[in-house]
Amino acid sequence: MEIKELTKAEEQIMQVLWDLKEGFVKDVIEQLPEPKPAYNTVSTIIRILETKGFIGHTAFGKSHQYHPVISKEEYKNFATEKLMNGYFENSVESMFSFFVKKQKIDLAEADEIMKMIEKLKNEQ
Amino acid sequence: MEIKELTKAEEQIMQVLWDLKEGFVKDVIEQLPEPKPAYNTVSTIIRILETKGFIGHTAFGKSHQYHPVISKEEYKNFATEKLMNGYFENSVESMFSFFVKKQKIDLAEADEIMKMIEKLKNEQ
DNA sequence: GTTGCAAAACTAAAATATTAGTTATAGATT
DNA sequence: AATCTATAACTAATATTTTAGTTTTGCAAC
Repeated sequence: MEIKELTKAEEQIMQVLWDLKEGFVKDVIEQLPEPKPAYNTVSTIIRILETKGFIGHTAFGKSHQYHPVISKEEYKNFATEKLMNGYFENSVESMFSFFVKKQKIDLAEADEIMKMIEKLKNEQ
Repeated sequence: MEIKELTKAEEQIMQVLWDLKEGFVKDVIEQLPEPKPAYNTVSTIIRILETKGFIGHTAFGKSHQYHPVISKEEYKNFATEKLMNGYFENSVESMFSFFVKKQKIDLAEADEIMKMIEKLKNEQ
């Protein structure tokens, strides 16, 4: 299935559901920041997400427990690709040079990344 | 000034303008893929981008040459932060490990990133 | 100066997204 | 079984975004 881009409201709800793994509408609302939207608002967005294939549900009597069908990993992939493609010429190196320039990497992190690179080089 | 998120159509036009550095409406249209939108469509989006502070213009007689006011760098910053925050717990390390897992990093690139990190460690 | 033309400004229609009221339904309570 | 309650489904109002037609404007050609 082709992943479609999430709108803002949709993405917010997916983030909650990815975090919860599964939940009823009320559980999702609980996680949302103030001012909380109306029950029906959340319910509607969830139903849209279901038709888009992002979410599925298990029926418990008449109430539904929802769960992600598209994993956070899959969407992360999609979103990352979009950013890489639009702003970093699809190059991981370019992205890293950006983080270095912006000083987003502290020493401990630099060490960990270094370890990963060394491991990577040994494997290949 | 606070950077606002670009809509899809807006972002597409900003990408063209970032690339061109400056241009008239017709120049922007030229860069857009088929099916090309109507002149007025592009002109309207550009005017919206101008009111949002993303674009400015220089008047040549009655026609306008448009140019970015918010640089690609600035918006890249914004977009990257959003992705990092939403999908990588704001950690460059987490993102790097993602790329490693997805095998998005080839050896030459790994070398370059390594160099950058070594330089970074020496500087700090 | 009048007419023609090309571009921006204005306006609005159409599409999409967001929000939430109203209704229907299934189980729970009495 | 009648009533109540919580929830999903349906519907619609509102807001936002996208698209483009119509009008205005300013220079250009005559």
